[in-house]
Amino acid sequence: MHINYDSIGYREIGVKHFDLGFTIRSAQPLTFYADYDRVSRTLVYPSDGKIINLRELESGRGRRIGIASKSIDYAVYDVKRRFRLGDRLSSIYGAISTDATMEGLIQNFSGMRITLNDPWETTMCYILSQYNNIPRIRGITKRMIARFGSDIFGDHDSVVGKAFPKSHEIAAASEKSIVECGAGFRAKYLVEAADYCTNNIDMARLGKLDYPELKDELLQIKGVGDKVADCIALFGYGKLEAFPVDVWIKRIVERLYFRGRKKSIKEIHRFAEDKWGRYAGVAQQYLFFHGISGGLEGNGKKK
DNA sequence: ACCCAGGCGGGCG
DNA sequence: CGCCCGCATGGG
Repeated sequence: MHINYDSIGYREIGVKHFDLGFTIRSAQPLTFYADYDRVSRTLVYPSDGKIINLRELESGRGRRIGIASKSIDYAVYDVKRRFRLGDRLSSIYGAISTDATMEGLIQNFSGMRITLNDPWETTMCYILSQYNNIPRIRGITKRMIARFGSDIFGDHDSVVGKAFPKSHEIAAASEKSIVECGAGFRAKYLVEAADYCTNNIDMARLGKLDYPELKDELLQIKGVGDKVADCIALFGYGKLEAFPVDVWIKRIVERLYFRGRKKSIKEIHRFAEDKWGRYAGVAQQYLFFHGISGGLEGNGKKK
C-alpha cells in the first residue's frame, strides 16, 4: 500500500504518552497486516475502505503524529479510536505499577498502547496465531488479504490497497483456498468461525456485554479457546482486564514473579487478576513485548 | 536437519 | 478437573 492519491488530506495532532514503534512492534493485530516502516516511523493501514497513513514526528516535549488520508476527518477519528488515544496512560501506569519489575517495563516501553481492532479481524488473526509464530502469522494474514480482501480505490478508480476480508468473504471461501494461503490445520476453524460470525452472532452487539459474558460467547466459536478469546476481548473489544496467557506470558511471568517455578495457566490468570486487575491486559502487553524482544535470554528461551 | 511457534479440540483417567 | 496427543507449515 502506498500513498499515491492525487488529493490528500493531512493533519497533525499532539498526544502524550504515545510510541507508535513500540505499539506496532509488540505484535498486535494491526501488525499482522499493516505496513510499518521503522526508519520513517510510518504506518499504513486500511480502514473502512480507506487507506490511512500515520507518522510519528520528531518530538520535543510531548509527541506529535501526522495523519494523511484522502478522508482526513475520518482518518483522524479512526486513529484516535484505533490507538485508544483517549486513554490516560499515566493513570493506567499508576494502577499497574505494583512492583519494580513492572515499573521498569513501563519505563522501557513508555507510550506503548493497546490497539482497538475490528472484532472479526481480531478473531481471524488470533485463530491464525494458534501454534504458530509471529512472522508466519503475518505472512498468512497478508496472503489472505491479497486473495480475499476487496480493493480500495483512490482517485481515477486506481486501486490503492486491499481491505481486510470480511467474515462473509471468508465464509464463502473454500477450505482448500485458505490452506493455500498457508493456514494449515487452522483453515477449517477459520471457515467455521467465519460462518458463525456471519450468521449466528452479531459481533458488534457483543461489545455491550461485560468481559465474562463476552468471553463465554466467544468461546462458542470453534477454534477459539481460552487464550484466543482473551485476545479478542482485549484487542477486539477493548476489555483491558483480559489477560491472554500464551507460551511467552507463561514463561515470563514464571521467570519474573515465581523465580522460574512452573505455574499453571490458571494460576497465572489468578495472579494477574489480583495484581493488575482491570488493567491486566495492558500489563500483559508490556510483559509480552519484553519477552519477544529478548527478555527471556539466559534462563528461559532464546530469541 | 532440527526445533518450535501469541493453542485448540478431543479423548482419557 | 488435569493431562496427553496430534495438528500443517515454514521461519530462524
